[in-house]
Amino acid sequence: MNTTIAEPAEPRPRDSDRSRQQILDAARDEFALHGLSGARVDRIAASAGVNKRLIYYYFGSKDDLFTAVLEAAYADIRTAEQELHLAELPPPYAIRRLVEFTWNYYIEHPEFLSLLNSENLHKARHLEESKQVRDMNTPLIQTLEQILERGRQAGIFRAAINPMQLYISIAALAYFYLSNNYTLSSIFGSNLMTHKAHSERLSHICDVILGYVLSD
Amino acid sequence: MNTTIAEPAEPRPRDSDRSRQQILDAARDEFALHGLSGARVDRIAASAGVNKRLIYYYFGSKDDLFTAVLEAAYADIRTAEQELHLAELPPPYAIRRLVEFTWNYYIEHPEFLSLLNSENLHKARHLEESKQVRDMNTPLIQTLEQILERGRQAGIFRAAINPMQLYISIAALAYFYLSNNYTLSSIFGSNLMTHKAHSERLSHICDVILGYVLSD
Amino acid sequence: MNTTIAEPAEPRPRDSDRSRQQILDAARDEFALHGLSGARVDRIAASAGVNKRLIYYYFGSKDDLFTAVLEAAYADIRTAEQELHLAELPPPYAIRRLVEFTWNYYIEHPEFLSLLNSENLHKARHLEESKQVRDMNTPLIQTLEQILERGRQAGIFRAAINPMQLYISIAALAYFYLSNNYTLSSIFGSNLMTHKAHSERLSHICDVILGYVLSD
Amino acid sequence: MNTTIAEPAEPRPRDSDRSRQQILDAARDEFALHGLSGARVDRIAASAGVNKRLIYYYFGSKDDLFTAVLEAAYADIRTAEQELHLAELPPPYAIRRLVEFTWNYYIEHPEFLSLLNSENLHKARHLEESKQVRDMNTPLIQTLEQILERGRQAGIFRAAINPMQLYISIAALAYFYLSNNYTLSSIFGSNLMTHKAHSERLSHICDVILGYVLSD
DNA sequence: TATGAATGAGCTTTCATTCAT
DNA sequence: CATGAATGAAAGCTCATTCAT
Repeated sequence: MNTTIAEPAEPRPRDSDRSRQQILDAARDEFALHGLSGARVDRIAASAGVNKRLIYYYFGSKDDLFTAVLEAAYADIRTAEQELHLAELPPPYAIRRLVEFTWNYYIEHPEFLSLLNSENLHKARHLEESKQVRDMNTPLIQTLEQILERGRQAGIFRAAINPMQLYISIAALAYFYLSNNYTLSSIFGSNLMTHKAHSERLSHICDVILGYVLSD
Repeated sequence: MNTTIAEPAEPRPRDSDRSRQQILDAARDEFALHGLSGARVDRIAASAGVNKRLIYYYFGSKDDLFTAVLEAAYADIRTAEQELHLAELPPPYAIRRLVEFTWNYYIEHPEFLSLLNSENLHKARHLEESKQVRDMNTPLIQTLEQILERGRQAGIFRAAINPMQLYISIAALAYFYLSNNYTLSSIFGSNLMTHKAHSERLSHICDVILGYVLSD
Repeated sequence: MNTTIAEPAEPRPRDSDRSRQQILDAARDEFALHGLSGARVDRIAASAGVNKRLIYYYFGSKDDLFTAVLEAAYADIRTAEQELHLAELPPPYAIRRLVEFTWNYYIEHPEFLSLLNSENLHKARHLEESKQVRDMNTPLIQTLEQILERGRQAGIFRAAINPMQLYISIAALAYFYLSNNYTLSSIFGSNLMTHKAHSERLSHICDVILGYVLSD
Repeated sequence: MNTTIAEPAEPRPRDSDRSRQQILDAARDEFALHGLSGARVDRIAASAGVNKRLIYYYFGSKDDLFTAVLEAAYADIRTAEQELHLAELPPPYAIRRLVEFTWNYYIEHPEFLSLLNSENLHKARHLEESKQVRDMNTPLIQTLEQILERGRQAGIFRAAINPMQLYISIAALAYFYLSNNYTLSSIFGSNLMTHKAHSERLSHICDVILGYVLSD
């Protein structure tokens, strides 16, 4: 899980901002580790180093805190995605880069996967009430659509690929392996989290996605 | 969620068996709906129509009950898989049949997906202690390996496909879409659970998997 | 704790008697180990090797079972005391023998001390309702009274010794040391339950009691 | 049982201290009355006039609360003992004073006896984990040793008296009579708790102890 | 005589949340 | 902006006891 690094631009942020951020960081880790119901406000307060009451002062309730954590998590990945500048790459490279980015981001941010699982258990109840997140997500699909169109026109991509389906598949192939690695490891009796296993999986995913996207 | 059907052979099963099964069914639904931490033993007892004490009499603890539910869930899907008789089909049909079965099973058993998510949140703690489940899972990979080998020898399948990776990918493409449908629907602003969306997704998955498996 | 030995006179006691006795033995140990409130009917049934329901069949309730255990315990010690034949001994030997018997009986029957403690915690509620026990206890004081009188007439015993006070003191000096040995050992930082410590304590008790009883 | 008296110096102590003390007082009485297993946290909360949750907030668990009660009880009696200034008295007076103090303290603090019984039932489990209590108890034995030595040098005390044995005996003669008074009363058919019975017992104890300690 | 199934009541403990300052 | 004290509600779990056979 990433730990927040003090931004260099603003040398000493106001204490209130620091407390707020520490709560958010602690909450993200706690929610990721135990789920929404399993998370304990006490533990969040303790590991954030603040009084429990302060959590309510800033965030109102456990559920609202979860919403805030979720919004921050989405903001992070969407920001990172936009910095890929996929639109400027040749289509096959763009696809491969998106695959690799997705894989690596999920590996580096296991808490993101866990938070999404929790949110789905709760039927996206928190997301539904947050407009902030809704607006963040469209640009990616548009970018992907343009890439697919360019690839098709160049005669190297298969026709009629649905960008949303492709995006979901790219995410799925990485997400499921990583999110379900405990049960899969247990069932198949092999550790899926070694470096070697990771690199094999990434190869496989690239093969699958590019095998689908590229025309014969 | 499936509800247990009274076996026709034995018209009135011994009460203890019925109580046990009613608890298991109610627990499965409760755990699927609320996760392990969010599940309430009181609610399980109420919806099973038994005294709460009986749950502890039969299963010992909430965690042990979860383990029992998980074991039953795995037994169900593995049994269903074996009834596909994949080994007797021509390789491409076998793959397609496995894809379709997986997709349909997940659709008909959303509780299975949810239970697995919960178990992964808890790092497969319950599965690790259950040998029963471990032994169930190897045959499938062996069957898949034989299918891939036959396809390769017939010159229609790509060489060097790892059966475990393939199985995980087949599961992933279905699982992620269905398990994360709430957040995905929310983000993309479109309902992923309509009949039409389902049939489009299944088509897409078949395209992806067969596009990968078939040699050019 | 003593375990019941099958009486040789009656080679095969009826099963019902055996079950009854096994429950009593198990209950005695359980009550001694955990007190009345801490004792578990389940554990008694398990260690008696009988169905829990049988305990209620024979004894009616946990409290009635405790009463039965208590009655048996008193019957045992009173029987043993009467076999000392103190009345036939020279007074000083009689006193010493009673002291030694008391000490040894308490050492061999720690459960007796524990049961008495429990009964006192409950203000002798069970004893009060059992006439059986009341009648058992008078003969001892009468015997003691005669011994003291004989000793006084022989000019070797102090005058005006109250037999009940003496009996209580003999019991006290042994009982307290053994019953409270855990706290005493903890407080004084020395193990009071070694053979050496036991023999020192017995010497001390004899010195105290005989120092009191004997005239200067 | 003693009830805590509000200190006059600090007219309104901080609420937290008062709540803590009220819980301790209520717990002491409840544990003394019902033992550890028989004690009910609900009753403690009710009679302390605080919310049940607060007990766990301050003491963590029922067992830890029992430990705290025990520590306070030992602290009380050891403090009282030290205020006797036995070392400054002529040896025979010192012994008599210790006997009388012990007797009176046990009479005024029946809960102390009951708590010790409970702790012994649990094999001094709580005491073992509390170093606080361990350190309190040595000074008394040392004081007693000096008194015995002074008496011996003055030619009025018996030689070679073990101070720990003597202390245990003094305690035993009082403790057993009072702690077991219910069963003794029931068995002997006479009320041991009247004023007259008390004063007779104290006389007897003094006779026994001084009869032992004084040289002929 | 014996038992497996079942339970109502109540246990200790936990939790998110609020009060008072 | 911050906090120690306090709580109502409910959680998981336990217990002596009874039911049905």
